[in-house]
Parts: sequence; C-alpha cells; structure tokens
Amino acid sequence: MSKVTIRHVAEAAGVAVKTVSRVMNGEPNVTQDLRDRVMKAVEALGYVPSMAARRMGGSRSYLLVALNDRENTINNWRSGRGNDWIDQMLHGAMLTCEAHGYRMLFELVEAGSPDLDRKVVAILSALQPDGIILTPPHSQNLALVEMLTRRKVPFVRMGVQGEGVGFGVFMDDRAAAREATRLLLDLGHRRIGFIAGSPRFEASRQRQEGYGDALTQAGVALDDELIAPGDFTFESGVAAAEALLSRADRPTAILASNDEMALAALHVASRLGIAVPDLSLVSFDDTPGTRLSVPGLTSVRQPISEMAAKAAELLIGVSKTGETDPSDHLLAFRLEIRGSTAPRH
Amino acid sequence: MSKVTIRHVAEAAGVAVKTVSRVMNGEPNVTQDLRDRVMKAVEALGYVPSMAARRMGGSRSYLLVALNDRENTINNWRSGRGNDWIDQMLHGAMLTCEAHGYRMLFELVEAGSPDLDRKVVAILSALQPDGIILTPPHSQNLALVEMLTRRKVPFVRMGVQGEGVGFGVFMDDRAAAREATRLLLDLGHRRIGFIAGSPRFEASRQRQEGYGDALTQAGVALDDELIAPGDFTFESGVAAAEALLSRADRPTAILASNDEMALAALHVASRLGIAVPDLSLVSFDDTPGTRLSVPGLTSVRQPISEMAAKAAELLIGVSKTGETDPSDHLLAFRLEIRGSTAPRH
DNA sequence: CTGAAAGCGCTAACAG
DNA sequence: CTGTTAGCGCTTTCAG
Repeated sequence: MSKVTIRHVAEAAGVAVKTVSRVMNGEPNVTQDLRDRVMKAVEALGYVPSMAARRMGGSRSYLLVALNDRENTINNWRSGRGNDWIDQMLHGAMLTCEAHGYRMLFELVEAGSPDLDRKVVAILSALQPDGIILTPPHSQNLALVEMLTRRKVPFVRMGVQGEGVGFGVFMDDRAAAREATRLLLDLGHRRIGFIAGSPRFEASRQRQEGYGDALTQAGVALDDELIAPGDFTFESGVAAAEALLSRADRPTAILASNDEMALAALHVASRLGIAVPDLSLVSFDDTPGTRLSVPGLTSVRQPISEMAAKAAELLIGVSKTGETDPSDHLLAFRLEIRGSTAPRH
Repeated sequence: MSKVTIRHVAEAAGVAVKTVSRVMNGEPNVTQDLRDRVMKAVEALGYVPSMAARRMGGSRSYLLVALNDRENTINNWRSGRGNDWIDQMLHGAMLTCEAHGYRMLFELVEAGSPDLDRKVVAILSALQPDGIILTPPHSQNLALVEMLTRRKVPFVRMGVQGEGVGFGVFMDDRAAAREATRLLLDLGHRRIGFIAGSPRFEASRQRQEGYGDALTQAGVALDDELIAPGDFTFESGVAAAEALLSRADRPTAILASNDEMALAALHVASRLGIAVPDLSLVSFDDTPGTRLSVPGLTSVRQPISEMAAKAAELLIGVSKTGETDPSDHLLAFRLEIRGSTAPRH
C-alpha cells in the first residue's frame, strides 16, 4: 500500500510491466481491452509513476527549470518589496507544467558571476531537466545561450527575441512605450519626462526608444534634459524625479521605466507640492503596488504569466515530440489606465 | 563530457564507485589521500550526482515539497495582488534547501477538496520527497496530518503548534494582537475597532483573542459592536470599515486582521473624510503594500521566511540523521510602526 | 499487439 | 578502510 510500483499494477492487471508503461504514457499498440484492465488496476491501487524512476529508465525527466537572477530576486524578498516577476512566472509556468504532468523548479543564479556557467552545468547535471526557462537578464546572456545550445538542452528566452537561438517569448517593449507616450500626448502633454531603466536589461533600451518614437511621430522635439537615468530602484527614481521636477520648465508628465521609480516620482511630487495627475505619471510592469498608491498608477502590464505559460508549453512540446524548431512568440501587453493620468490643463 | 557519471570519476581517480559515493556524501572511513584523489577527479570532470539516480539507489530524494492553498494562491496571482506568503516561503525555504543540496518544489492543492488526500498521495508517489511543508490552512488539516503520520513522511506545520504531531513552526498571533492593541491603548485610544479574519484560519481566532486580552488587561470593556467580521479580502474590509466608521460613536482606532482589510479601511476612511492617523490603523502581515499606502501602515510582520527556513532545516535534519522527534518552534513577530498610528487627540 | 531482458546512475549491504 | 554485488522503478531495445 505504501509503495505501489508498476509491477504491482502489472500483476493486478495480469499483463506485462511494459504494457502498463505503454498505457501510462498513452503509447499506441494496446488493445482497448488491455488498456481498460490496466487503468482499472491503476485506479484501484492508486498508482502514480515515480518521477525519479522515469528519469532513470527513459529519456525524459518531466522537469523544467527556470533560471532567475539571484541578486534581484533575493533583494526584493529581503526588502519586503515582493517579486511580481516570480509570482507571475510561477502562475503561468507552474500551472502549465502541472497540466502536463511536469514540475517546475526555480533556481537562482548570479547574473554577473564568473562561474555562472559552472553553476548552470551543475544544475543541468543534478536535475537533467527537459528544458530551461531563461528570464532576464539571463535570457540575454549569449555565453549561456551558447552553452545550452551546445549541450542540446531546449530552452526559451523570456523577454527577448530568440532569433533562431532557442525559443523567444516576449512582448514589444518599444511599442508599449510608444503607446504609453502617445496616451500622454493625446492628453495634451508636450513636455514629457522619461526615467530610464537599468542598462543591464535590454527592455530598458526598447522602452526609451519607444518613448522617442512617439515624440518624434507627434512632432515633439526630443529634449535630452527630459531624460533621466535610473536603475529600477526606488532611490534612483527619487533622484531622477528630483532632477526632472526641480527644473523651471519642468515636465507635465513623466513616463517611468518601472512602477518602483514611478512610485518614487509620486513621492517626490507630493513632497514638492505637485499634485498627481496634474503631473501625469505612467509606468511599466503593473505590479501590485500600482493599485495601492493614491492615485493608482497607469501602467503597462507585461504578459509575464502568459509568457511563462507559453515557455513551459514550448518546452514540454519539444520533449514530447522531439521537434526542435526554434521560434519566436510575441505576446500582447496592455496599458492599464488608472488615476495617475489626466488631461493637461 | 556531456554526461559525467560516478563511474567516470571512479575510473579517473582509480578507485571503486562506492568510494566516490562515500566521498560525495561525506561518509567516514575514507583516507584523506583517497578523498583528495576523488575530489580532484570530481573537480576536473565537473561531476555532480544525478538527483534521480540518488533517489533510486538510496533512501533520500533530496527533495522537499511545500503544500499551499490552491484557491488563495491562484486568486492572488490572477488579481495581480501578489502573494507575499509564497514569496517569503520561497525566500526562506528555497535558500535553506539550496544550502544543503536540497531542492524545494511547490504544489498547490485545494484545501476543501474531497480528494485532497488522493492528490497529496499522488504527489508523494511521484516525488517521494524527504519531507513536506504544510502551510495554512493545510497545516490545520487533521486528516492530512494523520495521513502523513501514517505514511511516515516527515512534515512540518507552518503557522500552528504541532503538539507532537509533526513539527510546528509558528508565531504567537495572540501575543502579536495583544501587542498591537496595546500600542493603540498606549497612544490613548479607548474605542478600538477590530476587523476579524477568515474563520478558516486558526490565526484569525488567535488575533481576536489577543485583541480582547489587551483590552481586558487595560480595563477597557469589550464591545461587540466594535468587532466586525471579515475574510481577509479587500471587499470584506470595506464592509467592515463602513460598519465600524458609520456609527455615531465610531472607534478612534482599528486593528485589522490583515493588510488588505486595513487598506480597505484606509480607503473607506478617506471617502468618509476621516484622516488617518487621526483614525489610527494597525494590521497584520506587513505585506509590500504597507510601505506604499499613504500613510504607511503600522503592521505586524510575521516571520514567514524564518519559519520556512526553520521548516526546511528541520526536515533536512530528519532526513540526514533519521531522528524523528517532533518539536515546536516559536518564532518572533515584529510590530513595524509606520505613519498610520498616532496619539489620540 | 505484447512481453522479456537489459540497463539508467546511484547507494545499501555485505565482503574482504 | 575499500571494493563487489545487487537492486531501486522505470523505459528502451528487441523478440515473439
């Protein structure tokens, strides 16, 4: 009772072990009669195949591993700021894995570390996953991507275009920034500040370009003075907002590259006696905090859970069918409009 | 190169496989000389034992499984509210596992479901983990606890006292509520409202009792009219706050059983033109949102990551030493004071 | 269409 | 102290 193996099922059903295996894996060449008998025995005994044994015997591990940035993740946990990325990834990928009899494991590896490669190889050796999900900034790491390719481990790169190297699952950050900026332009804003994200992330560049696109398209001259550097932290947001808002000809709207920095701008504005949405604020990520600030933040929602679900699906597909045709998958963002944006007056 | 096994290491070091196994597991009875030779080969080849094979050969799986409430977790993800519990658990347990060569897997199972047992048995069969971490409300599920005991799977119950059945890792919710209420009393508040949590969670009762304790000790009569039911959701918080604040003799302070409901109270107060902290607010959980509201919420921080770390540690200890002496572990909470509390005037 | 035999990579049990 | 042998529970050959 305490340890039902395939042999017990085979005996109970009066068939060979291999037949049970065939039934469990939905393989062809089993008569309906036998299939039924086996299933009955499986139900009766409550048999569930051991993952470890499956890994040992066969070629699949039924395991996916997601690689996340160690420093960021741990900092967010420690500071009590929460980790929306992790949450949404779990949401999308875990549930998808579950639906296919797979499991997903999280691993945190240091992005800049000189022995990142060794660490990842150790993970590969220990777990032998059927696929790897790379999140930013790992998804941009060419050495890593090359190593995985060489070892023939299927992988998907979240947040970047794969361009034939692994699967790419991403959103159009540039278009999103364009749309966000356009919203502000449509509301009548002309002096629109921009708080940039960390250059470590490809998306930061994309967002800044989209901002520029929209301005140019609207015939508004780009003004370098309206672009402030940031690194996604609250502190950098404070500095950027102060720089932007202390100017005589200060912007009437700001596009921040993430919520954290937008929240910082909100605080700075409040301190300077500038009301929001008189100063309109738009940000990226749509993390839980956007609903709690007063006013709520208009923000670009990234389809993280959808990307993660797609990632898991692609990897599971590969390990089932063996097809290895890297492809790119663009998913849609959505601009969530809340109280932080209003017409210029 | 692509698949280094224990045999390769044994050959390279000129020893028997078992010797390599001994070295890898830090077993005694190996001369320093051999140990060095083996380690050199391990480094050179980049050998890392396969988890699956270890599970098959030995008695350990190097795997811990955390069981979380499915509905709550998914709802929080879906609504974009975030999942602080999950984050903090990952933080504590995952890092602890990592430090010991273990991995932790998350599983979501439906708390009220009639086939919860079957689901958990399936998880046990497939994964054969070395231990289970039960989070609320699963940690209070006696049938589950009984089943795990019967199957001799070590487990820890988070958030409740184990009382000899599995390990218990918890904080003193009653004392925390007492301390929170006392803070309000010390600030001069006498009419203190209470918004209760969902009765599904044992902690809800504890918190209410602590609230009562403090009042009684201070010689303030308990007033049932000041106690409003809630279920941890924002909506229930709104209803409770409205009930409490629309009274003529409304409370000058409110203790809410979680942040979400306190945030709801904040919104209701704002709508009714009641300033916070003129109305003082204290809550439980210290989730990321407490830092973002204006003013920030004074809140009781639960030692979730510490509890999770302790849980993992206990389980890993059992699987290493085989000792099965259930014990209880009380961890300290901390009252984080922010802008939502002020002296009564 | 079904079954028997041979491992997968490791550790437990037992010899030396 | 070190090595040999026999599995663990599956899937993959390869025969019937």
